[in-house]
Amino acid sequence: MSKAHLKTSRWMHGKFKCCGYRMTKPREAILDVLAGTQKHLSAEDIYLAVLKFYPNTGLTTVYRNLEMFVNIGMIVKFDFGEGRSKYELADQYSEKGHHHHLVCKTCYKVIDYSDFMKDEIHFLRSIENGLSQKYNFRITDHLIRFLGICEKCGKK
Amino acid sequence: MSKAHLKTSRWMHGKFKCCGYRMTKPREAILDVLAGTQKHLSAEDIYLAVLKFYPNTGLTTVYRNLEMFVNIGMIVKFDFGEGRSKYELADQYSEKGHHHHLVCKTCYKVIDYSDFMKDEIHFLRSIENGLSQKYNFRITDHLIRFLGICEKCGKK
DNA sequence: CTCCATATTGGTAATGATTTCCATTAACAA
DNA sequence: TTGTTAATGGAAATCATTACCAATATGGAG
Repeated sequence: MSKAHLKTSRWMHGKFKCCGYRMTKPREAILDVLAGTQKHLSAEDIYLAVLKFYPNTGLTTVYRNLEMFVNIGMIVKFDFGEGRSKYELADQYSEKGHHHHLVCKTCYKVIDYSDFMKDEIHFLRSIENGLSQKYNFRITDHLIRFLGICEKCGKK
Repeated sequence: MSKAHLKTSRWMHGKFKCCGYRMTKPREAILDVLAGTQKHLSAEDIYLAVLKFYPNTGLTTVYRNLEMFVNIGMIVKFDFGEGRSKYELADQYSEKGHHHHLVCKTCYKVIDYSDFMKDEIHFLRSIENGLSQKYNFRITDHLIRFLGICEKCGKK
């Protein structure tokens, strides 16, 4: 966590200054929490983790900042179907790098994978061009996800 | 709508009998509503449309049946990030057939596309095999979606 | 065709995640 | 150090979705 902290602080300054945002303890803590885990955390998970550093943090503040981080592209928000969103550091700020998810429809377990990225690049290139022209749409992101039954749920 | 209705009724009987479900007016109406549109409807959209046929239908009933239809695979539930789910007839029951979505991050407009399905099949085949073996996961579905800014939002 | 067991319904009240409001506090440029 | 203004946090409000439960309707058995 401490290493993540140092790394985090570094980009924060740069990224924040140019966006006109201020650096605050809750913001720093939110990024630290996300940088210090491989898991997919909900807003409340993050709130509880942040509380350990800054005991007066409000849940509202966590939601507000998550939204802001998502807007400036530092955090990505996911919905895996559980009824609450999960958050991850964006690829370029994360040790994970570019990856996708394998989601169990039964228990909502999420497995990150980064296999087949070569095939993906090849697959996406032509499609993105084709679609953005045909539909007059500026594509900025893609979501590729596989759904099914995880090992544990498959045995029941 | 009437044509859709006839078509709907036909599969309902078969599908329902073998699952042990009963055929009811709300169920028929929900399928009819979805068969009669190309749009992505929310539970409330469907509820309001169903009310026109069966004025006493309850919103609870709509939610309950949507869940059931999703479970037996006749309807697919999507979350495009608006804060409420959208529903579509499953590919095999819909005139649309297999398709994916292009979603505007700003206004949540959704464009269906079914281009590049050949490339997709080729892309998915190896990946699904690889992932399911490596992660011991039975893949039943995939989600491919492109995100960005639609034409209208791009001009602002 | 009628009856019965039980699946299904629909209204209301709960739930739970996320937002709104607003008075107080803290960042940071000058 | 100070002033401007972004940011905070607590409580209350929203809003989609669920849980409950008494009343009703479906479809097979007789």
